[in-house]
Amino acid sequence: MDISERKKRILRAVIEDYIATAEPVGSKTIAKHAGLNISPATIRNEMADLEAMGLLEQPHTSAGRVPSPGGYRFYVNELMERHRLSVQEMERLNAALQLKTQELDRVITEASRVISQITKYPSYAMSAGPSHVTIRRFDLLMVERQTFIVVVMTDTNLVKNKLMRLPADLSESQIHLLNCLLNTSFTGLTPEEITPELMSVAKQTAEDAYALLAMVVSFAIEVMKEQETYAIHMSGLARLLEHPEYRNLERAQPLLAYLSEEKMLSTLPMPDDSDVKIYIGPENAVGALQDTSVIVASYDIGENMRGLIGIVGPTRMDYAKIAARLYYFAEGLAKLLGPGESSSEH
Amino acid sequence: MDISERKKRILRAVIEDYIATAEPVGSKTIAKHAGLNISPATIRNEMADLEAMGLLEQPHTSAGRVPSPGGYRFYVNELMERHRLSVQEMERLNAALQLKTQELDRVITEASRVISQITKYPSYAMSAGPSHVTIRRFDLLMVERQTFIVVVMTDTNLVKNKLMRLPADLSESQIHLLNCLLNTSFTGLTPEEITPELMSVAKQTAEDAYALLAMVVSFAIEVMKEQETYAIHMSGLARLLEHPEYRNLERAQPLLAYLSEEKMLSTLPMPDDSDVKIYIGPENAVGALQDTSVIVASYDIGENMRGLIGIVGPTRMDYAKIAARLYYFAEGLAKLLGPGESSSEH
DNA sequence: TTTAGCACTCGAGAGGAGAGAGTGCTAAAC
DNA sequence: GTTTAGCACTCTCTCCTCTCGAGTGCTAAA
Repeated sequence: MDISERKKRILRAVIEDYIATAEPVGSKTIAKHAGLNISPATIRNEMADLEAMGLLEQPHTSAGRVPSPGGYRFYVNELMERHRLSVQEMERLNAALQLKTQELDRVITEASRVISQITKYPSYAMSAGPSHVTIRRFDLLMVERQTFIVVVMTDTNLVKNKLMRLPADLSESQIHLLNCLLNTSFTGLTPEEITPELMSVAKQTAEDAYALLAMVVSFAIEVMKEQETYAIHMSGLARLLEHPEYRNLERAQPLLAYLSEEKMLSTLPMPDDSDVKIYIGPENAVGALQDTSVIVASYDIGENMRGLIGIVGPTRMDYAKIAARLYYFAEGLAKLLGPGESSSEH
Repeated sequence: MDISERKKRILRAVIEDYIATAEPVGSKTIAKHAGLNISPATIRNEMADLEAMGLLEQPHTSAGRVPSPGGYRFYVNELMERHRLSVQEMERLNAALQLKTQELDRVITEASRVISQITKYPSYAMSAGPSHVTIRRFDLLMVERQTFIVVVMTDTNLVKNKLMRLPADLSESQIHLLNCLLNTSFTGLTPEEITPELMSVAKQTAEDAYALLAMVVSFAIEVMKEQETYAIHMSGLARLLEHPEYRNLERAQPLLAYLSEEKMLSTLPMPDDSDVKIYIGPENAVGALQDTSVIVASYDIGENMRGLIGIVGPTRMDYAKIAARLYYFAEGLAKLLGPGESSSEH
C-alpha cells in the first residue's frame, strides 16, 4: 500500500484519538496534535483521501472520521508501536499468576477471570487436547469385595480414576489377572483400535471378570475422548456493557447472547500457532462478531496440549496494550503449566 | 391477613395479568376478566384498598397498578395454584436429563444450561460438599523410578489422584512401607487433625520416603479442602435482557455485573432443606438482588452432599410455573446423582 | 500545495402540544 | 350500605419543531 508518511501520521492520530475517546475525530482535533504543523483544511483533504482508500469512515456527513476495520488492520500491521508493559502492569499480572492450584480446569477459569479484570473486556480461555491419546497404564485397586478403583494414565501423563461397583465377587487373583490383561492388550490403543474382535478375545481370557473389564475399557475410552475435546470458559461478560459502543441494547444483546451460549463458544477464533492473533471486525467468520475484535494468545501446555486465552471487545480497542498483556500472561501460563511440570489430573 | 374473597380475586387477576404483560394493570382490564361481574369503579375502590395494604403499587398517579413484593409474596403463599407440568414440558425436561456424563461438574454445568434454556432466565447451579471430609484410603502406584501416582479415596467415596515426580529413588519396599503408614496413620483425619507433631512422628518412620509422604499428605489435604468448598456455575446470563424490565441498561448493568462476578455468586440464596424456595425482591439479602426474585430448588446428591439449581429474574415472573419446573428437574437430578449411584470422581 | 473562509449538512437535545390511559371523587341507582 | 356512571384531573409517552454546534467540502487566495 503506497501511502505518504503524512497520511500515515494522520491516520495514526485519528485511530489513537478515537481509541481514547470513542468519539468521531474531526480535522481540528488532529491539527492540535503535537508534531503535525498543518492546518485543519489540509487534514480534511488527507482524511478524504484516507476515506476513499477505505481506511476511515464517516458515520454521517457532518461528523468526524472513525477508523474502518481496514484502518485498524493497517494500524495493527504497520503503525502500531509495540506496547511495553509498565512495572505496575507486570506486577499485577505476576500477582495474578500466583495461582494456588495447578488443576488445569481451575487455572483456566482463574486465568480467564483475571484477564477479564485487567483488560476490562470479557475474556475466554480454553485448553485444546491432542488429537490422539492412548492409555499407557491401568491400575485396579480393590476397595471392598465388590468395589474397585480403576486408575488409568494416558500417554499425555494425565491420570484419571473412577470408583466402580460390581454385582459379582472377584478374587484377588482375578483382579491381578485382569490388571495384566489390561496392561498388555489395551495400552497404546486409540478408541478406534479397541475393536469388538479385541473385546471378544479378551472375554475368553478374562472369564468372570469380563464385566469389570468392559466397565474399565469403556471408562478408558471416555477418558481418551474427553482428552480430545475442548474445555472452554468465559468470564466477565458484563464488562462489555462498560464500553460506550454497547450502551444501547440492540447492539449489546446479540453479542451477549452469542457469548453466553456455551455451544457457540467453540466457534471463537482458536489459532494453532504460538503468537498473539488479532481478528478485527469482519475478519471474524462468525456473524455475531462482525462488529467486534478478538485478541487471542496461544501457549504451550506441553505433552501435545495447547492453551488459549483471549478477549472480545469492540473494534475500538487499544490493540497494542491488550496484545502485550495477553502475550505476557500467556507466557506466564506456559511457564506454569508447560512441559517439565508434573501434570496433575483433576 | 383478613382480606375479602373478592379482594383476593382482584389481586390475583392483577398479578397474573401483570405477569403476562409486564404492563401496569388498570381497573377496566380487570373488569373484563371472566368471572368477575363488577364494574371498573368498584374495582378501583378495591384496588385502592389493596394499595393501602401494601399489596399493590402505582408507578405514578395515572397508571394502573403493579404488584408490590409483598403482593407477590401473598400471591405465592396463598393465591397461587400449583402449576402442573404439561406432557410436553415433562418430556422436554426428561430429555434434558439424559445427560451423557455422570461427572458431577459437568452435570451441574449442563443442568444449569438446560434450566436456563427452558425457563428463559439466567440460572445458577451448584454443589455443596459436606463440612467434614476425611481420607479413607491411600494407594501409591509406582510408574517409573521417580514417578508415582497417588490415589486417595475420601469417606464420601470420592476418588482423586495425582501424578508425582520425585528427585530421589525409592524402592518397592519403601513404597509399600509408605502405603501402610499412610493407611494406618493418616486415614480418618480432618485437615486440622494432621498436626506438625503427627508429621514429625511419621518422618521418623518414613525416613527417606518422607519427601513423598509430605507431598501425598499435602495433596490429601488439598482434596479434603476442595470437597468442602462450593462449585458453582451460572448460565444464560444474557437471557436477562430478553425481559422488558431489563431493557434499559441502567437497570440491567449492575445485575449483570453482579451475576457475572464469580466471587459474588456464593452470596446467592442457598437453602439447606429440600424444597423449592422463593425469594422475592427485598427478601434477598444482597443489594444487587433487591429488584429481582430468585427461585431455587435443592436436592440430595447423597453421601452428605447437596445440589442446588435456581434461576434469577425480575420480580415479575411466573412463580408457579418456574417453581414446578425446578422442582421436577431437581427431582430428576436427585435420581441421577443421588444416593445409590456409584459416585465417580472427575 | 497549502490555507482561510464560508455555506451547507446533519445529529443531538430542548421545549411544547396532544393523545391516551387510568385515576379519584361525587352523586345517583340498586 | 354497596355499587355504578360520569367527569375532571393527572401523568406519561410520542411526535414535532426548532435551535445549536460540530464538522465537512468547496472555492479562491496565498
